[in-house]
Amino acid sequence: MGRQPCCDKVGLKKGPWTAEEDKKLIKFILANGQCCWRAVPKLAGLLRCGKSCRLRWTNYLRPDLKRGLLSEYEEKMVIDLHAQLGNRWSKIASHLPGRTDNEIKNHWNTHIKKKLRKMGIDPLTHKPIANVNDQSHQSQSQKQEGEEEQSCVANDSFEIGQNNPIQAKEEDSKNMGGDELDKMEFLIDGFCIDEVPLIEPHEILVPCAPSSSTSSSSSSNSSSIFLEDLYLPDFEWPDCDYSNNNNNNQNNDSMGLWDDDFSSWGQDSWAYGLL
DNA sequence: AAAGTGCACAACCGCGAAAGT
DNA sequence: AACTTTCGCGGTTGTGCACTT
Repeated sequence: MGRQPCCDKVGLKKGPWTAEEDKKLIKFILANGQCCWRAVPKLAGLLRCGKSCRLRWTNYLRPDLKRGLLSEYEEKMVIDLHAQLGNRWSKIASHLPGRTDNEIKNHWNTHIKKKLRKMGIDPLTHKPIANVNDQSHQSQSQKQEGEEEQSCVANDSFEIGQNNPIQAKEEDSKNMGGDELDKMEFLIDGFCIDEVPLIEPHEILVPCAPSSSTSSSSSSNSSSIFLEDLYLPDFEWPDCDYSNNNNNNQNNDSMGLWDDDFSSWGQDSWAYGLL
């Protein structure tokens, strides 16, 4: 039966989180771990719904998050994984330690999609868009400016002869034989599937206390600063299931980022200065 | 310098799955 | 087995910032 919308209650706050709220949430999770999200806001003294708390934590406050742009390698990996998994962002994210599904989804929608289109590749099917036969349809769908991102892609995938893009993806990933992959490798020049070996999360090392920024310039620096400053050895994460991303093993380092009293927090990434 | 436009990202919404009773 | 509750996911929207005119 219906689930009641969690934020229906009058008086629950929506919109951007304040420093104070972040602080409360962090404090609470530090003390209690991630338990019942529904109870979190109440116990933490927040006027938010549990869902909102969970989202804020997983997408922004988690200590093991990398911030900043995806590196080229990560981007390739996303493309590769997307070809195999479709829009299963959480699955994709589980292969990229420190990245959230939301972040990857956003990056996909804003950067990668365009990139692939430019290369003549349908970002949904990872197959070439430029079939002569589709062109009329393509231009037709492109007329619908706002819907271009969705409808164009969807149409294209239909044109290619698959009944349903979603199912098609499933099928693709199941049935993708050598031929199919070969084609894709050929087409996705520079984003060749085999070029990016699938690695298990535990095989990936997250730089926890980098001496210098390893990823691309700009804002990613803040993540380095963030991690560096937060590195604290031997912190034991309170009894909680933090394994959303199956990172249990290598998370040891990330967990070490924490400190009971946040005394080392307050760098750029923690925009508000939580001290 | 101001207005307009586009982009990037954080946050919300609704749905389905899983777990609990 | 049926129903309820909670969680997690994917799609979408809103907002602030950067860039362009």
